[in-house]
Amino acid sequence: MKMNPFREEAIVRLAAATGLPPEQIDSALTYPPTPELGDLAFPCFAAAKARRQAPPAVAQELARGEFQKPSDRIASAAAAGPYLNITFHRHAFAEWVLGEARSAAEDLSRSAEGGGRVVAIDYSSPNIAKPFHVGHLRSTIIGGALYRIFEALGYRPVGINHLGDWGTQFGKLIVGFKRWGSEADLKDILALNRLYVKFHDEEKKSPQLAGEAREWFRKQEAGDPEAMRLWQAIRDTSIEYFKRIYDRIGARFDAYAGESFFNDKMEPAIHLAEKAGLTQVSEGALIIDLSAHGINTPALLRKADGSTLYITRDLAAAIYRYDAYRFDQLLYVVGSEQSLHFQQLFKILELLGYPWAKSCNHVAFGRVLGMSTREGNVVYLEELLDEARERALKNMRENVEKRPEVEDEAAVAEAVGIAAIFFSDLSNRRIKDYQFDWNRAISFEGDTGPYLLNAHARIAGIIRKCGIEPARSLKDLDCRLLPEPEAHRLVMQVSRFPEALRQAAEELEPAVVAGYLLDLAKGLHASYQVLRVKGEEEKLARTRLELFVAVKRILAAGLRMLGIPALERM
RNA sequence: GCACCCGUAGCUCAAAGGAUAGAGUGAUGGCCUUCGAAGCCAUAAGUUGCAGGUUCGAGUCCUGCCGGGUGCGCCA
Repeated sequence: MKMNPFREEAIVRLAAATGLPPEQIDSALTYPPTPELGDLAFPCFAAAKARRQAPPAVAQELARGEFQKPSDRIASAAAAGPYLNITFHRHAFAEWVLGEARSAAEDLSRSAEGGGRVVAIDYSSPNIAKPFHVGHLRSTIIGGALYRIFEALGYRPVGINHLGDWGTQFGKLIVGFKRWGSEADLKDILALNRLYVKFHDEEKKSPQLAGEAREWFRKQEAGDPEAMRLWQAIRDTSIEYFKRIYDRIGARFDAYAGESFFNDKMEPAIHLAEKAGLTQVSEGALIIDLSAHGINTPALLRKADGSTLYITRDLAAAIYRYDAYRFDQLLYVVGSEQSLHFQQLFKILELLGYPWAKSCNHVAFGRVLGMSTREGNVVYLEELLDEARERALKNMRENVEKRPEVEDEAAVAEAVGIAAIFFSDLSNRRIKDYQFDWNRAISFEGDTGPYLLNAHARIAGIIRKCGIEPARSLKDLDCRLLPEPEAHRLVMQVSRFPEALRQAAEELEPAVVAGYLLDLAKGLHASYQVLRVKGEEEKLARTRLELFVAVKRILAAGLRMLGIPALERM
């Protein structure tokens, strides 16, 4: 969708009249609290300061001067205290919006503003051999949403799944396998999980197990054949399991470069740090002291036993990623509890002299609280999705007389369940701890994913049943037939889609898109009793239908970005 | 103890430093012979944790408290 020419004209005229730079006016423009006041609002405080006048006087002057000139786009402007409220010729505006929505049917949101710049996004990145639970889901869906938002804005995103497939946890699993496991367990993700849990239980009683695990990981890093064989088997089993989950929730990645991929790249990275004079040996370990930079915890590059750590691999990975992708931004979608780790990492990159260090960003998100079964265990993702699907199915069957149109009941239930889970997560600003509640996460009423699906399916129903063919071209429409406040509200909301995407990308916050879609769906739900299509005069019916079609396209595009497929019937 | 994050309606959350702080949920009361009621409309609910400060203007920025979360050398 192109830049709004109505807004553009307002900016040009305000710039001419006030002498302020257009960019400043663009960023100052807001919206009036109610649509009756107008379609754009210009707060006159900055202009007043520049001219040493009172803001209301400036607003008056603009309304009586510059905005008296006739225009095809701007109908009027009125001073309201320190604000200048600008009202469009609404039929012309509607015509422009519907035309945009129509001509850009393949992808409404497609924009050139990203200019093909690369945004590398590290997300999901589960730890192999640990169960995939709801905490991993947050990274997966936030990262996936950012990926698609950047893509829509014309950036070139690269999705990287930095699998946790190297580290001491393999030592733990190998010890568990050696002591309590069988060969068959290597092929069974649940059995591997049990071994991992058992190791931790036993470790409390027998602390020497931790040392054994470290020793196995040391052997693994040294290339010990037995350790490598077991590592390979466990890794294969885990990846197969992850792919099944990703398939179910529609997660995709461009690269699966796990931590093990950087085995041969860690020593060069360590050498760089040594050459730069950053490192020192402390208690037998190789560290970087960052206390001069306000970080009181030193970063450990190498343990006393010679094996490497998480940050060593992340350091090598960042350097590799810049070489491979020449990214404009590198994003890490990882829980906020790791913020110290990323502070250290980014500071080290900066100290190594990489100018792109400042382009690295930790997209932190809060913890998932209250997430456990009756037995007090964490809930695995698959259980969660199954439960959501079952609740959706139950709901559908209870109201079967109201939903006679659903053909594939099971598929719809799955989609509704996923919409509920995804949206309840994505609708919160990511930094907040996420208070998980079964009833809320799987709720289908109010501000939920299914509410959005319902708006989409409702429009699909109108299109199917209204009895008229959609307009072939804009000539079949007459936007003067859309005088209702409900219609204007929808037109305004549709026009603001690109704005929502831009803000979401800027703040790295998919919740902005989620909130936007809720507004749009509310506007739709509040309008369709008033804006009837069926049985109306043909031109009126076509014009209203066209508006609904535009809303439907935006809902589908926005939902898709959040990882939620839209439904025609539900 | 130090560092980072969070305190907004009973609950879960919104609000680029800008107009009368808004939604959902729960509560109460209405709306299905008319394109789908997973919907709509209405009512009730607030000292934005506390105290200062900056600003024409602060829920938003700064300082100090209070409360909660997370992290703090050989896990990831």
